[in-house]
Amino acid sequence: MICDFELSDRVNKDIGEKKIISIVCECSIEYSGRSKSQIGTGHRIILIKQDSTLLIHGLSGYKPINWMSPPMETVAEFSEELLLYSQRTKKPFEEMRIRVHKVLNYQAYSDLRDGSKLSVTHTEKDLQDYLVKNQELVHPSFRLRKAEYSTPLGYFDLYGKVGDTYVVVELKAERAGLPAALQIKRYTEWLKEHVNPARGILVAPSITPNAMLILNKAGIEYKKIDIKKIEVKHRKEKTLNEWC
Amino acid sequence: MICDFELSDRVNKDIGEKKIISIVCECSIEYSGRSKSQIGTGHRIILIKQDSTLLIHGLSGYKPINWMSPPMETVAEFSEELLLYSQRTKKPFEEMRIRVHKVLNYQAYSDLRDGSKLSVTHTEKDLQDYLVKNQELVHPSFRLRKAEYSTPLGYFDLYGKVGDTYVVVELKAERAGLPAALQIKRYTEWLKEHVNPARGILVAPSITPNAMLILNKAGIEYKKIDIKKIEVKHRKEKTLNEWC
DNA sequence: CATTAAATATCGTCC
DNA sequence: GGACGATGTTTAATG
Repeated sequence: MICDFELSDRVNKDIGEKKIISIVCECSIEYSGRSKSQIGTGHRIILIKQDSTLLIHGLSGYKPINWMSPPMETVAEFSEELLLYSQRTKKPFEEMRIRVHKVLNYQAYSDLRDGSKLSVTHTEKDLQDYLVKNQELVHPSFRLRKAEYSTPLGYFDLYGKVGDTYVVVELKAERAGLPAALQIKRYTEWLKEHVNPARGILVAPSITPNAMLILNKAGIEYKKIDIKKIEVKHRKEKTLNEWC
Repeated sequence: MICDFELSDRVNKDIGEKKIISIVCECSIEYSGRSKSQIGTGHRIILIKQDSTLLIHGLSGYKPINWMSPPMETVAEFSEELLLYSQRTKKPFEEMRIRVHKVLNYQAYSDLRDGSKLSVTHTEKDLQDYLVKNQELVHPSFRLRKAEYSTPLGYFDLYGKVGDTYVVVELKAERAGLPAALQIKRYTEWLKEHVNPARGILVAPSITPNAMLILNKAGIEYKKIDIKKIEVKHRKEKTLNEWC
C-alpha cells in the first residue's frame, strides 16, 4: 500500500479539476521524448501546475530531474504508477512513467490565484535604454543614429558615429565571451565593407581573455560598463537631487 | 496571523536541520543580485532543498518566478517576512525578501534520500559516439582522425579525411540554427588556412533556412542525421539479431 | 508560425 | 577555478 487512496485515479481527478498538485514520494522515473532518461528509486517532489506543467524535483539543485511542458494528459493504468503523456498532437510526443513506491505527502489546491507579473531590471535592455540617454558613456563623442539598427547580419544594439567614423556597438549585461567577441567582429567587418571609416565597440562589465584576444586582433574597442553599478550611481544621483 | 507559528523562526530552524521545506502561501517578492526583480501578491509554492537551493514557483510554467543558488542563509527579522541571503562571500551577493501574507500549507521533511543518478541518452555526445563507430554515415569514405580535436578556435566535434581532403564535422542533436552554421563556417575557414584541400560538414536532424543559406554560400555540406531515429534503428537491429 | 536571441539561465567538462 | 558549450534548455520578442 503506497498510500490510503488510489493514487492514479486521484491525480487524474485533480488534474481534471485544474488543481495544483504536490506529491512528496519515493519513486523511480522513465522518460522518453526529446531525449530518453531513467533514474532509480529515491525521494522526490512532484509538482503539477494549473497549466499542466509537470516538475519532478530532487533533493538538491535548480533543475528538475524530469519535467513535461503542457499540454499534458494522464492515463490511470495502475494505482502505483503515474503514466503521463504529452498530447498526441505535440511534437515530439513525450511519455513519462513514474513508479511510486511510497507517498509521504499528497496535497491538491483548487483556489490558488496569482494576478501579478514579474518585473525584472538590470538586463541588457536596461543597459541599452540607459546608453541611449547617456551616449557619452559609450565614447565621449559618440552620437547615436539608431538603436536596434537592422542589417542582413542581424540588429546592431547601437549604431552611430564618433566624429566621421561609423560605429557599431554590441552590448552585454554580463561578462562577454567568445560568441560576443565574434559577433561584434562580424558586425564591424560588415560595416567596414559598406561605410568608411568604421569601427566596433563591445560594451560589457567584463570580458574573457580569449574574447579580448579576438578584439585586439580585430582592432575592436572594449568599453567596460556595468549596468548594475551605473543604475546604482543613477539612483544615488537621483537621491542627491532630491536631497538638494 | 499568517499561520499558527512563527514562520521566520520555523524556517530558520528547519534549514538549520537540513530539512526540505515546502510552503504554499500568498506572498510578494523582491530580489536583488545578478539582476533585480519584484512581483506583487499572489499564491506561490516555495521549496527549500537540502543543499539550500531556493525555488519559488508560480501557478504555471517551467521556470520558477524567483530562485537562489546555494550557499544560502536566512535572517529571522519579522515573522511574516522571509529574508534570504546568499553567503557574504558569494559573488554577486544576492538578497531575497519574501513578504508572506498567508500560509496555506507548511511541510518540512528530514529523512528524504536519493542515491540514484539520472541517466540521459539521445544527446549530442551519443551522436558523436555513434558516428565514431559508424564513420561511413558522415560520408561514405570518411575516415576519422580524432574526435574532440583541439584548435585555437575550440574543439572540432569530428576531424578526419575524405580521400585527400581534410574534413571538420560539426554535430547537432537538435535543429541547426545560425550559431551552428557560423561555427562550422569559422572552423572550415580556419582549416583551409592550415591544410589543403579542406572542407566542412554540418551534421544535424534539420536546419533553419538562414543557416542553410550560410552553408551554401560557404560551400559547406549539410548531412541530415537524427540520433533519435538512428538509435531506434540500432535498437531494432539489435532486437532482430536477438530474434534470429 | 518560425526564427532568433536573452536568461538572475544551469550544468558538466576540460584545461 | 575559469572558460566554454550543451541543454529534453525555457521564454520572450519579432517578422
